[in-house]
Amino acid sequence: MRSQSPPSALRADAARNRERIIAAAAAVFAERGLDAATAEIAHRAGVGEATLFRRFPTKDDLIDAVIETRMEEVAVLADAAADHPDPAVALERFMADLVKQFSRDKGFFEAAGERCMNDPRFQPLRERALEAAGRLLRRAQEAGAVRTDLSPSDVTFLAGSAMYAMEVSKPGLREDLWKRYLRVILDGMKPEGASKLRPGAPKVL
Amino acid sequence: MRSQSPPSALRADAARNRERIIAAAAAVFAERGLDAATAEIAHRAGVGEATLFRRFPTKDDLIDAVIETRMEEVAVLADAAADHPDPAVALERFMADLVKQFSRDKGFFEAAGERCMNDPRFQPLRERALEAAGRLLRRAQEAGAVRTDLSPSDVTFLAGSAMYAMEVSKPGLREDLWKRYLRVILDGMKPEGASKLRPGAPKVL
DNA sequence: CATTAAGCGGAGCGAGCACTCCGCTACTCT
DNA sequence: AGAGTAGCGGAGTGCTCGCTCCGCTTAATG
Repeated sequence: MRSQSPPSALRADAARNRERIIAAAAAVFAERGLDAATAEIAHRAGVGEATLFRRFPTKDDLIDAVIETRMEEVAVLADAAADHPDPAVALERFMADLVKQFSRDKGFFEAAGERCMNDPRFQPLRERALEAAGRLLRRAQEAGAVRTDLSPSDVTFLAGSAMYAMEVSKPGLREDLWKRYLRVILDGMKPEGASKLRPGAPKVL
Repeated sequence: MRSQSPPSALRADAARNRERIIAAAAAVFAERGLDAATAEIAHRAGVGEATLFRRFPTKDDLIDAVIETRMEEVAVLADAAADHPDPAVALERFMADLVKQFSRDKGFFEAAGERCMNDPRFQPLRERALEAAGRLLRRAQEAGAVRTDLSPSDVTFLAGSAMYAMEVSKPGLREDLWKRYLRVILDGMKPEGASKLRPGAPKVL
């Protein structure tokens, strides 16, 4: 899967630890944000701090590695959603999956701007994600389900917008609030009128 | 304006410095986020660090003071927008002003969740802002310009959503990107169909 | 103008963090 | 199985940042 035998092959335990570190980092960054201490990540991964820094010389490198895996998921979600025969539903499912998957990830939210959007290191990932999203969008537009003045970037931005309410409201309270706002946004993406909204508005600002 | 003579009257220079500190903090938090060093704020305010901490015993207290002034602005914007005779335009103007005013404020964005939404200290401010937004919303709904299944909280959440793209994209690049997404969101808030979108999509993810 | 205390600034302190050093462990290869 | 090295953990290091201490300055008052 991920192995490259001849050049720089990691020892088996080292490779295992590397994956554990990434998984732990993803979890910790998601719930605590990017300021989370490397010590906590190492502890949660069950390794020493030195091991973490041997594999990722800098905290930044670790963050990059986590972001990379998360950005790959975007393209995967898009491709998965493309299976649906109805173009409108496919695009909707993609955006819903995106929001569901990332709306509780504080770290990804914090990294979105400076890193995901601008760092040239992620250019290929960006392109792959945008292409996949673009295919969904074009199909929906050709079916007349989505206004034609939207671009692939708009799809990801709008999905990000729908996440806003989740990032900002207390965890555990109204865990599906994003559905409400994604609904409004999807309505705004239609060429014509708006659709029904589920009742039950939140009580916070 | 702000003075309370008998109890705890600050000396004139101290009061002046207090305002300077808040202004500097607002600026620094806005561009650097809440992690900005207190030393930079003190320096930009032209005072020593001790002065800053004499007035605000904790960095948290300083943040609270800044947030408070920012939250008051929300209600002010809502009341100002209410002057417009057309209910739909009034609500639109409020949301546009809100996004314009806060979309480049990193600090407010970071504070939005934990502090603005949940801290009981801000309950009165929240209520005042929500009431003002609610008046605009109800008027627009009674005029048939906005779907009736939206609440005052939705208005602020949706305005926040429109800010997302700005917080996430590089400053200086497409400074009016928020207009694009606010347009989509406003269309989604209408009872019926969608309206025209200005051409020119961004090129980032 | 003299008195007085509120106010001031910057050096210093302690906590917490990213990152390193080094003696020990255990996987790999033959 | 034994040699040899990649890998390991946790104590240590230096730096940053929030916050304080204390001798000097200056606004307020009669």
